[in-house]
Amino acid sequence: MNEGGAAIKPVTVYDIAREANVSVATVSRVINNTAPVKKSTRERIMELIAKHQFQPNALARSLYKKETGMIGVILPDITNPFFPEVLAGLDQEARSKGYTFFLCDTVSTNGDSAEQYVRESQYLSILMEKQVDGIVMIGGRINLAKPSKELIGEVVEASKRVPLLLINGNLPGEGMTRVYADELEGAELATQHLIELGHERIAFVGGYKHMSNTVQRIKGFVRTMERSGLQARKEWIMDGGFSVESGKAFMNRMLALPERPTAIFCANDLVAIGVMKAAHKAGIRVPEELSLIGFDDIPYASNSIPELTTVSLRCYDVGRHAAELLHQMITKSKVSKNTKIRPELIVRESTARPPARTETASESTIEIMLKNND
Amino acid sequence: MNEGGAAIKPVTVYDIAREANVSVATVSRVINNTAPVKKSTRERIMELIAKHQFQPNALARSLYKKETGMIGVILPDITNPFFPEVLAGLDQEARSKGYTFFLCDTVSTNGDSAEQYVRESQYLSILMEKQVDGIVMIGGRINLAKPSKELIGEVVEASKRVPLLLINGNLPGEGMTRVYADELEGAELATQHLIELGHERIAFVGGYKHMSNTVQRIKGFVRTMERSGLQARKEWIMDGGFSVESGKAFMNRMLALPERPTAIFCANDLVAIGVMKAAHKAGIRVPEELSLIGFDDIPYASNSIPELTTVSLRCYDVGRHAAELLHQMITKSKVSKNTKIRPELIVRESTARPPARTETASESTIEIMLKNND
DNA sequence: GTGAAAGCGCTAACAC
DNA sequence: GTGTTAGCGCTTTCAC
Repeated sequence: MNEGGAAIKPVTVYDIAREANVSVATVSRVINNTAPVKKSTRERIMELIAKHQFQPNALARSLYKKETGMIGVILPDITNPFFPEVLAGLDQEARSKGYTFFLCDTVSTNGDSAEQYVRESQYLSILMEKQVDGIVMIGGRINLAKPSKELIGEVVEASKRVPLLLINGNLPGEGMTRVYADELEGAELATQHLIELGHERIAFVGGYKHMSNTVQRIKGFVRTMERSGLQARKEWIMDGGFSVESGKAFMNRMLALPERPTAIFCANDLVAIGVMKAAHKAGIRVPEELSLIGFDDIPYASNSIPELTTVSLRCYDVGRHAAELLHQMITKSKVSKNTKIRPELIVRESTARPPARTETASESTIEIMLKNND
Repeated sequence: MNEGGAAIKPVTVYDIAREANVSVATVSRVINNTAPVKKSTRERIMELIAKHQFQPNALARSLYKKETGMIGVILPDITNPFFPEVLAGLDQEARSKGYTFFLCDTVSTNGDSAEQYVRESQYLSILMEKQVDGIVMIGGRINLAKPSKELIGEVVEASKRVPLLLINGNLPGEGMTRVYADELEGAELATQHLIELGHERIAFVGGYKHMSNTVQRIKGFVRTMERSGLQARKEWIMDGGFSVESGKAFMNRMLALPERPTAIFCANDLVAIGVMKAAHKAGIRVPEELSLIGFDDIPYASNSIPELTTVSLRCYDVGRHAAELLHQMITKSKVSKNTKIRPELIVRESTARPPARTETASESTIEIMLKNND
């Protein structure tokens, strides 16, 4: 019964022109307001347009004008709350300039990151074929600490053909235009906060050491610790994921250790939530017995109990700046290659002074922890 | 220094053809594998394509072929975790069929829903002008219990021109194709669960009564209560939002009531989280003193402490089915107009048997509640 | 197996 | 003010 598709045959400028007894040029002129047209004919044409609900074919227009008003966004996983936030910023700013977005999610069905990179490559091609005015990449290969030559090459090549902007990542030495949150400063902020609270035994968990953001965060952590004469212990620096699940795993690994930290700096909020859950399960109270600080300030960070202290990467602002910059690139104005956004410490409820340290108390705590750790 | 834009002048089939000493037709043939070409010339052409990194202009191709491989998705707010989930499903299925997505976020900067509808209209036009192969709408006007004639008309009109699919909403009487989660059954599932746990005093909070999803959920709630001989009290049915903030407000209103329920059915998970936070602040333990059930099963539902019992609307599946269906509409096959997805009860930790009811205990609880409620 | 040419729907010189 | 026409880059008959 239902034919699904559209039935109406499309109206073109020619149809309008014919019916109005003018040439297509005149129709085009009134559509685009690109030259004066006699009032009476203009009105006649307007009426026809309304009558037929004429909508100019943007494909044809773009083909001629060589601009599409489309921007492609390549990201790793729209399901990760981090990305919608930057998308929202991007959108808000770009929308006002008349752009629409291609959403290119490179999430791999099997969790294989190689697959993710081939998808990035595919989307890069597709976007260029579709003649987008610009591309923004976020996450994925541009976050690799040591991206391969091929992975780099593709992006560099693309950036020669279309304005391309990197968010929160980099291809070192390639001079790409990028806007990014200062990971290093963020990590320092977080670590400093814990130190000021009186913590000395601090762990860092989460992320992947092969990713530059993790490297940066760890670097900021270690540096700040040392600056305060504190030691960043090897066995208290764990990587292996950005997810809630990995957070739980980290905490459970922590519980098995002979000694435990009084505070944990988590590579992102998702990990922090996982840690919090595992801690809760083990009967460890946050923040009384264990302080937790996250990273990113995703919307959910303020929804947990206790609410998560974290470092805001100001994704929304990053997104807005990115859109602004990309627009400049598209309109061929000079742009500054590096736009750094300063992160912000958001103190909520998951951090507090460390518990008073009596040897017996500490030991009994460990005992309890071990018992609860299934 | 940086010119931002692309510098390379684009290569066309003509360039390739000239250099290969063939006609553009032949080039086109090897690109699309649309007719046999002598092996030697094919190889020559392939080499040239690789050498120049030639990428066919999809605009031109689409202009001729009248298909773009683009699908537009109009949604209210990408920042709401509900939507990325259905997007992911949509994407996974559509990607395999070669579609790419336009993301059209209609979020209004000032929270004005009239503005949101304007944006929906704009996007509807833009998408049609850009010649998308199909459009899916989710949220916004299609969730209105009583949408205006104009609001309806635009969508119906659009659906005559391009395959258009509604997710989790409807324009009653217009015979639109849609895929949706069964709100009614979901609400029944939730209510039934609470009743089976032994609850008799159950509240429903959240949503907007002018939205059909809320109407459905309340209907399912009331119906199930009555079916069990229980009363759905007027003062325990509150609407006014789908956000965490509104959830807090609901709980605080609840605390001010002379009598309180032992369980609350929240219109969605975000509201449930808000309720949980306010309850926690008031010193009410979930689920020991108050059972909470959410709706949607957003990713965060399993991250709260306690983890949220909820009803999964199976967004991901909804998204997948939607993509499947839209593809059928695009390829002109007959499609069933209504695809209903059955929701699923997800029992986690926020629901339990109601507290033993002794008059004194109940009263002292209320006293505490009032004290803590700032 | 290959080429010539028309045409997708629009815009913008360039004439008048 | 308005019309004619040449593209934009591609695909596809229809000849050969």
